Amino acid sequence: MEYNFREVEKKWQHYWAEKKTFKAENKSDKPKYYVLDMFPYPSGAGLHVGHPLGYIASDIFARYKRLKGFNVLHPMGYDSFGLPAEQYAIQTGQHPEITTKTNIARYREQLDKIGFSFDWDREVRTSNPDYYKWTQWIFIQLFNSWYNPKTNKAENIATLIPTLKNFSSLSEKEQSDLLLEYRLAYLSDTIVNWCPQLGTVLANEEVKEGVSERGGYPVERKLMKQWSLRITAYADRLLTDLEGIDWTDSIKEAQRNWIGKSEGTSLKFKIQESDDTIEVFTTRPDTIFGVSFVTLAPEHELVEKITTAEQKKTVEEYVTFAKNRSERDRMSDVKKITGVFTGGYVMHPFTRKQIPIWIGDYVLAGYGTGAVMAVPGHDTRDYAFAKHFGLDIIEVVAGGDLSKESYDAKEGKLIHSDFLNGLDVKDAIKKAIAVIEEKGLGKGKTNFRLRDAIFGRQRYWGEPIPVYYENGIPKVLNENELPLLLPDVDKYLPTETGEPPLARASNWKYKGQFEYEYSTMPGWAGSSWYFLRYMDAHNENAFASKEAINYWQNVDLYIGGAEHSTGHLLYVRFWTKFLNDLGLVPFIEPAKKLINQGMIQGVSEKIFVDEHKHNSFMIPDYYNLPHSTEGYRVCYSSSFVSENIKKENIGDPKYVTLENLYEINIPIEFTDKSNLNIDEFLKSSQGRDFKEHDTIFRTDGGCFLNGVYYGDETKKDFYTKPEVEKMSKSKWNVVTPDLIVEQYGADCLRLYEMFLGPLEQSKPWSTSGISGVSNFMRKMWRLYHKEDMFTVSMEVPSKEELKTLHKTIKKIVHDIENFSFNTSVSNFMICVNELTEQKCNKREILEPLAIIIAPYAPHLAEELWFKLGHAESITYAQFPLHNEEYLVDDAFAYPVSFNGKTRFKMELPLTLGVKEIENAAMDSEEVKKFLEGKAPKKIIVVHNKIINIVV
RNA sequence: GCGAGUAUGGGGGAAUUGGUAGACCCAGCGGACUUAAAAUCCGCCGCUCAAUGCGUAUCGGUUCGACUCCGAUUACUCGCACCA
Repeated sequence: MEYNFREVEKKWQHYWAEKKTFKAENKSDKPKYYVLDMFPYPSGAGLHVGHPLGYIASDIFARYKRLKGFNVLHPMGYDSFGLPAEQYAIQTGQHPEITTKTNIARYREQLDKIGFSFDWDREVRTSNPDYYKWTQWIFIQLFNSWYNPKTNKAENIATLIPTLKNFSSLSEKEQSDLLLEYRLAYLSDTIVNWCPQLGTVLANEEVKEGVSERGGYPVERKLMKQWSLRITAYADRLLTDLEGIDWTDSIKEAQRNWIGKSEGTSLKFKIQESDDTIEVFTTRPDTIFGVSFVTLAPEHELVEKITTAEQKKTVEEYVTFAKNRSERDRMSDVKKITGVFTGGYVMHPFTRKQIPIWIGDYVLAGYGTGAVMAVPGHDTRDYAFAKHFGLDIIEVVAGGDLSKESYDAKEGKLIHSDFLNGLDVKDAIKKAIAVIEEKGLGKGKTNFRLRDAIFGRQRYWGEPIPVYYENGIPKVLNENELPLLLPDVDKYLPTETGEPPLARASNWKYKGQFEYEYSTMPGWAGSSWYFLRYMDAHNENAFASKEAINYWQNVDLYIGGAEHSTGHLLYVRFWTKFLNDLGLVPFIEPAKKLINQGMIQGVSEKIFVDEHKHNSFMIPDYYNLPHSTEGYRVCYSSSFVSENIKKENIGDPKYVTLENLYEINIPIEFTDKSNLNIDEFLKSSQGRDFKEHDTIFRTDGGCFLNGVYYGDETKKDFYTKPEVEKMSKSKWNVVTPDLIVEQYGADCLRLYEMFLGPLEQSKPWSTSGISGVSNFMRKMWRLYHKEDMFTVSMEVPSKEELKTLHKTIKKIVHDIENFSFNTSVSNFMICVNELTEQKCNKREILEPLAIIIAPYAPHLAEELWFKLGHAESITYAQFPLHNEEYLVDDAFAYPVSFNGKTRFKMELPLTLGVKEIENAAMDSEEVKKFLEGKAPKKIIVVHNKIINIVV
């Protein structure tokens, strides 16, 4: 009886669902283990084979931990608020909730087919009111908190008020405005990334290269009143706590860069003929005597004030120009230097010389103070600006050649610098800070690149922010009024006056009279705390009970894609620290260990198309085709264009240069090993575009026209060109897990995805190798069967059989614990090959084998377990321990090498000592032969490893 | 520009962390069984001028011994990018 995966897999999936095999208990004597996958966004495209890669790895680990006696929490849910469903709603008018539900149902169906051991009773969806109620609740806690720099943690805003002078004498509005400057969730005028096409603001990490991450639309800078979260208060802790967690270096490094800590000093420059000062931030206070101008960001608040009458027009024009430039434009011509002189001057704090004030958009308004002291001699950007506008360049650190470029290195002795002369840069920095502080000109300061997170989105499909406005004062709802439900609207678009879609909701007012906040929360709000909700998913009185949180603690193993390194992973760490400050969770980090699975790319198949119909006139003559007055569109087999045209082929109508062509992707199902099935392709919706009557398909030996082939029958194949790209619907290169499960089964998919290579590495998907895994599974099945009958013997296993089993157990444990899943699949193959060779069908071997493979191929393992006579699922069996005794050899085949090059092997008993081995080697005929009578210089013997003879 | 990562046969990849390079799988080649095919089984499979030759992106170093450690270089991938 061959292994029938269809029947077996269906049977056990039903069994698991019915018996709730993977239900995790919140109370248990067992040690706990929390395995979490990153939240999927249920997109309309469904899962492709790349998505389950991480889920399979985490599932193997979860199942392994159960077999090792742990109480395992392994949940799954959906990050179901977000832009794509809303964009779809705008196009179709369908409520995003419906789209979302449909998509989730499809995801669930796909996930269920793969045999994951999720505890589905704990499923969460961020767009469900009983979930987002608690997202709103956390927002309220953020609003009610401030960051106390003395205790270095968040506290209730009530502890702040006594420290504020004259607070009680302020008006209610003034009090509110003042407190907003401290609250961790606050409303302020901020320069935001505004995306007109999406009609919303975006957070910094949602903008890539000046365009929106989703959709790729241009982004502008705009001043807007916005809700933000004060993540910057946690910058230092987010940085230092990275040291305590087992995350990959690349993620940690990305977070460090994103936080961007830099230590320096603030320094005030007095503006001439004014009481105002310009404050700058610098990391190089040692170069203070090299300052030859000061540059302000175009948005700087003092710009208007210091601009002289003569310069007013120029400055205004420049500021307008700078503001209207999109981020993309600004970034794409970084090399283009722009700026204007304001006409104003500041006074140098030490030399008292007058220093011109310029405006330049190389200075960022959001970083530091939005103003820099320009030291062109020792800063590349200042140097470029000074060169461009003919400003002074002063050398204050010896060692460079300032006629060519600035000297930025922090090495060398100070010159032309008064009290700093002769000092090394490092000492000069210390001394400069000391003097600056002493004179009250500024003080040592740490700056972070990290900005506060913009929290409002002018969109519909997100959590409503639980705020209403009373006389222009923002107030949060009472906790017992949550959730604030997302109201229905007639259209998912902004109002005519440009207000967000929520402003369309009719009669949507707090207590019937006060306006609610119309923006909603960003996509990352719900995902910033979801790992906590899984612990106690149905709790109506708290986001999770104290007991549940204390039992499960933080995530032990978190698996997900690297694309979340600076977004989600930073926010979830921030919220965890905040909740920890409030005493709501007993840990400071959400996940102890994090693994990023690599991306699985798709292999696209491309054809080359020539739309210039006049180019095709020569071809009909060449192959005696019917003529067309208009000419033909021509599609070329890849062999014509993959190489450069050889000299002898120039002028031959068979050959074309790439310049005249464009490439299109062909749905991969119409190709077989890059060989296009033209008939099938033309029948498809995409191919119908290539109407037969005006398209020629050029093969190596001729061409197809109207389904008729002209030319050399032996060279009829039309080849497409394979290319590795991101797997995506639009590239027609998607392979779904459903297809693989249908053809080979879920266990085979699981094993094969792991077998592809190291989990963390990116690799292109290729279905071709899957037959090897499929064969392996059948071979394993046959171990337990004789002439189609399930047969295992009670005989005592041989020494070899025990060695094979125990060697495998040892390796599998090592591999799983090091997340080296690809090598464990190889080891299973080796094990089954050896047992087959040994004709082993002994229960004492085959029973443990079923257990150790259960995490990888759970359906197969369950079925074998059942046939072995067990009534209960294999899930909670006991993972076997390996016994070293069975692994001990009594002899070892020593490789004998000369000068490090292995020549032959010599089998010697392991009981021999180093000296005895050396003697045995020297006595051997073969060694003598290689030595050719010469005496060896040295012999190195490493016990159980190698013999190396130096000649 | 800065940072991180990767580089091993025709392909995916392995190598117990300095000790037999290429495990395992795919593809390929040859054979057995079969009327035939599928399935299954057996053998070969880094390169070459065939030897005590060469070979882990390239060049150099340390070592009895280097895919592994050190220095430099190249290519590709991914982040970040005027952060003062």
